[in-house]
Amino acid sequence: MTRTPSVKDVARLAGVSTATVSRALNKTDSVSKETRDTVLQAAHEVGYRINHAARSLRLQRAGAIAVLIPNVSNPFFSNILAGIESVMTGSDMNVLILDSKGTSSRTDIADYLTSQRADGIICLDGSLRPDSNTQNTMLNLPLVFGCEWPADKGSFSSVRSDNAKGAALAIEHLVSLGHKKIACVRGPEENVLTIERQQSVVDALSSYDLPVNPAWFFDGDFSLESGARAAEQWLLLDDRPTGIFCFSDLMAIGVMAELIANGIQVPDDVSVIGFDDIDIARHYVPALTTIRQQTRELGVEAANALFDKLNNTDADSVAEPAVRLLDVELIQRSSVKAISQI
Amino acid sequence: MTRTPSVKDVARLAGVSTATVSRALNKTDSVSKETRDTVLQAAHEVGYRINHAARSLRLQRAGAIAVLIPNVSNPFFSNILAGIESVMTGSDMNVLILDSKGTSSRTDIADYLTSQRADGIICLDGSLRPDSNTQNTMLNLPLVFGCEWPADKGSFSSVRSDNAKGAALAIEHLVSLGHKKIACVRGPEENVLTIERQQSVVDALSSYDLPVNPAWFFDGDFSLESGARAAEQWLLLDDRPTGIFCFSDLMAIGVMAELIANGIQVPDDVSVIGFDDIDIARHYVPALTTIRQQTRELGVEAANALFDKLNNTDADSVAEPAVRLLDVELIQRSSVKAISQI
DNA sequence: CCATAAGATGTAATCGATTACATACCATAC
DNA sequence: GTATGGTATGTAATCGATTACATCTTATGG
Repeated sequence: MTRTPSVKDVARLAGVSTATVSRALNKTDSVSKETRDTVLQAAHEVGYRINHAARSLRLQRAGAIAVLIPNVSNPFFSNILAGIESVMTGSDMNVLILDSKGTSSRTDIADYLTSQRADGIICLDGSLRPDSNTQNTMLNLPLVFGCEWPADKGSFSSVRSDNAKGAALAIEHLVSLGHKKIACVRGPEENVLTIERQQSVVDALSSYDLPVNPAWFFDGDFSLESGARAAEQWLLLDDRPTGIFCFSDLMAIGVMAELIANGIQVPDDVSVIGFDDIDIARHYVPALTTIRQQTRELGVEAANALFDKLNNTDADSVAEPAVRLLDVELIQRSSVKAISQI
Repeated sequence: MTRTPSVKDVARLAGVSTATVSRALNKTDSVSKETRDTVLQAAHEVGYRINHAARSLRLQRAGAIAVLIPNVSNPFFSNILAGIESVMTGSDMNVLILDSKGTSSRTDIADYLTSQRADGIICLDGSLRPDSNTQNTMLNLPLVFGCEWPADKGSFSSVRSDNAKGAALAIEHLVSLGHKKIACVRGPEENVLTIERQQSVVDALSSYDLPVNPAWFFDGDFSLESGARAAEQWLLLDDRPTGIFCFSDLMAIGVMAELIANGIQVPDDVSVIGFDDIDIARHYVPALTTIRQQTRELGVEAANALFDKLNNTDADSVAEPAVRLLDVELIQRSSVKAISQI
């Protein structure tokens, strides 16, 4: 089996120099139409494929972006990923998926990224901030946060849903239907989505002069299982909230499943509202009322934002980190019901 | 901002040649312990990071594997992906995700892969076979199929679930509970999983002398929506099967949702059984009886198989394509019920 | 004390594509 | 006819890591 043909082979066949081959293939410089055709023909004949290692080395760019993702197997993130992919397909950029929660430590990730393997980063994990070791690393590469973002430090470009609005919509919906005792199933305590949504919940409840009862805030981790555990806690309460707002659809489904298994009717006995609008939400019984996020668009917008950064050279590398807020909307289905006016 | 330090910088600081630096860092060749320590120290001081483009160029290997995946946002595939990732993390191999159903044609994918960007391929899309244009391409690179595989041509290494056993288990389960009229919701007609499972269903039904009624085989595409559409067709039947075996959990859930919405009780009026055992299966109401696949292991095994191929040099490149079958098991929950003996 | 081997390290070529600079050619203007 | 400029193309350096080969040092046996 022969070696993969290189520009040299093409040059030989076309009877030109390698410089001309490169120019003809890259369409940038001046090459006569005749020569270009000859070169293209020759390239086709020998089955030329560019060697990206050589190109990257010479051009000092990796030709790839890295996506730091907390969990590939979570459909929520993989939808964002699909959005990113769709933007990158057709460009000559690779997409490298890195599991930010994997065994490798943050330092490993930093090492990895500085090895000229990526020209930019999309980070879907807000808990990964450019601190101590990783600071320069992350900052040396164009960086866009998607979905989550580092809450406590610095400012970075990010693309995110309007979480505050989403939480407010959920509470308003419950309140408008007469609910006065409202519980929450949150995400992890330090998670930025948890923080933002919870704040919005508290604000909304207060604005309606409704109680903010700490016992009605259940901890979760966005997963089905944690929803089920939250439901168990709800079952133990003497004074049970009539509405439960879950910070993810999966938790909402976990809640409903556990409640139904314990003979509680949704929405007759308790109303449940979710966040995300994943596919299954409308196919659950009862169909889940929820706050829709534009998941795929999160990926698309993040990828576009990173592209912009990559194409704009130096002047603005110090410039404004832009935050792009994507709208959310209330999707009314069957898991929420008005409180009967007794 | 200065350039990323290279071996030269390390060599200068350590007072040795670049050759020695390379040897010290790669631990392969003989370097005195003293020198090695000096080099490592120097590398640390200047913040040396290897340049992978240069290394790939010199070593003639990309340092990456490509995963061809039909749909990143499908949790089934992303679980496999997570398995692959877990194997690759810690190795110095990148994982490139390519959407085989994206806008790019097969030829584009072939072009992509021949550009020295990947040293091997894991293909999760059985419909992508090494034909005409892509044949040499795919064959020139070590290739392992995961989950799906090309049904009609040649033979390749693959890792897959025991689909025949799974389908047989499902039918046996329904039959053992007295079901005699059994329907199927299939995947796409040409899909290899559809073909294998359907064959097994037909065999099982025949072995029990049960009818194989073409009108009871509904077409689907493994999605929630297609399950709902299949349920609509079931509703139109005069002679309704009492058991429905769906080739994916998502379709099973789509079926149940649509049936329940039309006042049909599951499992009282009809039993439903799925395939995959995705997370939500046990949290649906009723909890879904299903055939469990070891999704994550599919990824792990495929990655290991590819690794083996990459590490074994030439002799066996012509050698035996191995098929690894992963076991499946019946998970009994609440969506299946015995036929009452009237 | 010398020959030889083993071990440590340096020199320089190499991988393939790109591009600054040099060169060659041709046309136009004087 | 010659100077000038533009266009097309070639030559060779470059990116950074690796490694065959050369060189040098040291130790050991005779």
